Amino acid sequence: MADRLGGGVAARMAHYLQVLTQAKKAGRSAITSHEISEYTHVNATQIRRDLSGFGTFGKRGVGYNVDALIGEISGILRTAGQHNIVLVGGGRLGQAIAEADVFADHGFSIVGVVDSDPAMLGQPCGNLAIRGTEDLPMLIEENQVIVGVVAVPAEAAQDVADELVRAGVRIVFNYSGALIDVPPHVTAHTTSPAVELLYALYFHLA
Amino acid sequence: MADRLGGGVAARMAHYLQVLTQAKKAGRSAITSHEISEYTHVNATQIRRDLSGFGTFGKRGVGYNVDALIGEISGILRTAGQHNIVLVGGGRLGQAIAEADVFADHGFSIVGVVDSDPAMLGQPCGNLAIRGTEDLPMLIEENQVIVGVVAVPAEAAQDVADELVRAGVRIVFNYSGALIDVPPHVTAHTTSPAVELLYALYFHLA
DNA sequence: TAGATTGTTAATCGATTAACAATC
DNA sequence: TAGATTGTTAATCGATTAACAATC
Repeated sequence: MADRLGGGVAARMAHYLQVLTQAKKAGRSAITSHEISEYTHVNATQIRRDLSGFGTFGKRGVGYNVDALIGEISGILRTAGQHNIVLVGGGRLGQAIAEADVFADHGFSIVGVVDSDPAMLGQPCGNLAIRGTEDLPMLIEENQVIVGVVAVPAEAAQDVADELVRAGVRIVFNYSGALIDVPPHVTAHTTSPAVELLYALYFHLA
Repeated sequence: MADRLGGGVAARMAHYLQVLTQAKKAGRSAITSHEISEYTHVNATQIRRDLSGFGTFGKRGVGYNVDALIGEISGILRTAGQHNIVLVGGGRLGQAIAEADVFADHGFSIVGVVDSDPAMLGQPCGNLAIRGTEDLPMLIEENQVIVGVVAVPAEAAQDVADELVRAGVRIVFNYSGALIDVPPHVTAHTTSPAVELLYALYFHLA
């Protein structure tokens, strides 16, 4: 039992967890390292190696029990349980995020949606009503939120990030595509689907 | 000039390109390896090393010219120019994707949006009108489309992927979160924001 | 000149892969 | 038993990092 995983292992573990969660939803009860490899593009030997470092979770000739492995990896990543997040931006992107299962599937619960546009106040987003940005500090403190999700246009992203940081979040998850700066004690992550598409395209063209 | 980049280098190059493109939009004309490192979480020495393998693009004491470096990396990745893509799913997620600059910024042009719901036919999505899925093969052939983007609910994702494969795409870019199977000559990529959030959370909690 | 940053080396560490025994 | 798949080893390759000369 390692004290702290290396960056590479942790990233791959999170990826395995996502695949297992989806496999479970699809009704699968067992899965092999080769199947996980197909979905993650991680070498199957590497997967078995990563897992066997923490215990013997598989059955030779059979594969891994999906439920059991979800439990093991959640434990290793210490991400089991509920994690509260706030969403900034109630437009189409925000609505799509609020309605997607992808966060809920991993125990991320959206406890508030805010928007700076007064016209959106009270409008529904997922199963919440949109609130003003002035509620952000309260939402974050009362619900012990450490993650803020930015779903606003690129021009507004830095301002929103600043507000989130002031209000106390430690992780800014940025869907806007814009580059944002945060202080050292905060981690910013910008999703960039185009990066992965460029990468896939390179190998197709080459 | 290497014939074919390794997977790691190609992924990082695509990431640098995304940062440079955003930096250019923000009005920056020069950037240092340390700044690129902040935004990509890739070690600054690694960045300089990756780039210097293809030429001397930087100016000591100054940094890299943003425009020039965009050109160099586009050339290395051979992704310069226009790439046509089709979008399946005209709901909120599809609309958010159609309106986002993130694909257009890298030369990806959406040439058609289709949806299986007859009620959505003719409705606007981005600056296109939604069409029926029966138009998919024609759209793909006429526009030499190699990438199909899946923005439908998880339950419908596999069917949509099958249709896209039959219609001739080579890369399926899947926003649904569901696991999808494609034949060996096709590459499937499933975006999974939750994976990156789990990863960020692990390092925050640990 | 002084300060900053690149380009490059060398040394270390982790990822990757093939191969195969263990075992379900 | 036969087939499949895990767990593990060993060997190779690429990533990472510190250090520093080159040079803007």
